[in-house]
Amino acid sequence: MRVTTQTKARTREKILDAARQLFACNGFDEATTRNIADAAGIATGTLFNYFPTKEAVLASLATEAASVALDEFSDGDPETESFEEDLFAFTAALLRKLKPLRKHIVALLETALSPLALTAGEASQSFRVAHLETVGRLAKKHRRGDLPPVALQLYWTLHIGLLSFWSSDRSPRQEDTLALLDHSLSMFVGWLEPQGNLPTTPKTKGKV
Amino acid sequence: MRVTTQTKARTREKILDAARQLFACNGFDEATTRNIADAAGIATGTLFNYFPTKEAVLASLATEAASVALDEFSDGDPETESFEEDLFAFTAALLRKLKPLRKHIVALLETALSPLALTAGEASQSFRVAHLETVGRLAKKHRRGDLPPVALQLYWTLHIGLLSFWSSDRSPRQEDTLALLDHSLSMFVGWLEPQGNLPTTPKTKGKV
DNA sequence: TTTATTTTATGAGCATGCTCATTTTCCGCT
DNA sequence: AGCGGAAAATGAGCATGCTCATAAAATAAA
Repeated sequence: MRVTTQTKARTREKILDAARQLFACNGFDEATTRNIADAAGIATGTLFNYFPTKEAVLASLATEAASVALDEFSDGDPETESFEEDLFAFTAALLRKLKPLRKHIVALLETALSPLALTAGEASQSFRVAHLETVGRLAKKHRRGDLPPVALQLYWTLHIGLLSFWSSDRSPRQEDTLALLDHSLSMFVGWLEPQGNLPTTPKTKGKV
Repeated sequence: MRVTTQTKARTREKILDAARQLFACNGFDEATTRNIADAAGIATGTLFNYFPTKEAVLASLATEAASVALDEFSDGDPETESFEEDLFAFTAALLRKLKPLRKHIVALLETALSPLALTAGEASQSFRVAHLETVGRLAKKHRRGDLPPVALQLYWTLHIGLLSFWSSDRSPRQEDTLALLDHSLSMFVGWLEPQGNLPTTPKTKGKV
């Protein structure tokens, strides 16, 4: 039974390896499930014993990379930067790890990354949950208390928008994406700030 | 030749009518292109002489509804509400018109509504462009000058996030969506405000 | 009216994601 | 070793979005 478990894990890895290579080389749509199965040395049907869908394979690759980024980031210096800077560093680290999948990330937007993700599988769920947990942790670290659900919702929307933009960013070193990230975060954090100070929306601000 | 043109327009309408009905009744994924073609009284291949893809049919329905909302809104009272309230009213009007397609909107997220929309077709392009044009017009009306591209980018991201949330909102009258819209807009407009007043980000604000 | 040309409709067929009945492999037990 | 049952692998086959060579229809030219 232990042998079986090990074998299963190895097969899973073989699939992921094959997929990684074919996605990188041919693109997500072009890499067929038959191709992947062939490259992994298994039958087409077997692939679907390991992953419910082709997208789930990609989602697993993404989640894997994301969790690496997350682990690395958790080991960072504790009390040094501002909330905004921490979020920036966290996101930048994530993008670095996701880079090989950059062009294919859009394929995950609809099903896996959708705000509510009703139809999302395990992999995508963990992707979002783990990410938002870290954001929540950073918020606490910087004395923001618990972020309300709507804040997480807005954060996630901005995050998805960033990934989507990044996915087809043609600027030299995707510097446009970093600029967008900067603006996203300043907007988000700037919106969080007044929440504690002002009772409602600052509509009475006037223009002077 | 005029007869031909009219006939083509009528066929197009027949397809859209059939699709509208089948999408509403069966859902987007469940309504096959063969079903739609049958219901429209044409062959399967003919459908693809009118629309490049099944998603494009949905995109046309959405664009149609959106442009109705847009036209209606353009006839509204000119100098009455704040920028934020105008945006709220505009979006609310859009949602009202899109309501029959609510549950299927997510199918457009990846291809049609993606921030850069490289692979998007004509219909989706116009969807985004027309919407952002109106936002720009409202900005001018409220003396915000020309919104920079990054502002439009952020607005669009928030808009997409809203639509995505709305698409699977189960609250009574989708009131959660309206709450989210409220927060989205206050965040966005609040971010626009200081742009003109403060040179950089208001990091020195302190918590007192 | 008859012929030629362009435009439109057609549906068989392809590619591919995914399913499922069947076969094969694996492991504990006698 | 040999058996029995469970777990896994298999690949033919299905559903469906979409293509494309061919047929039909419409329009122009004669």
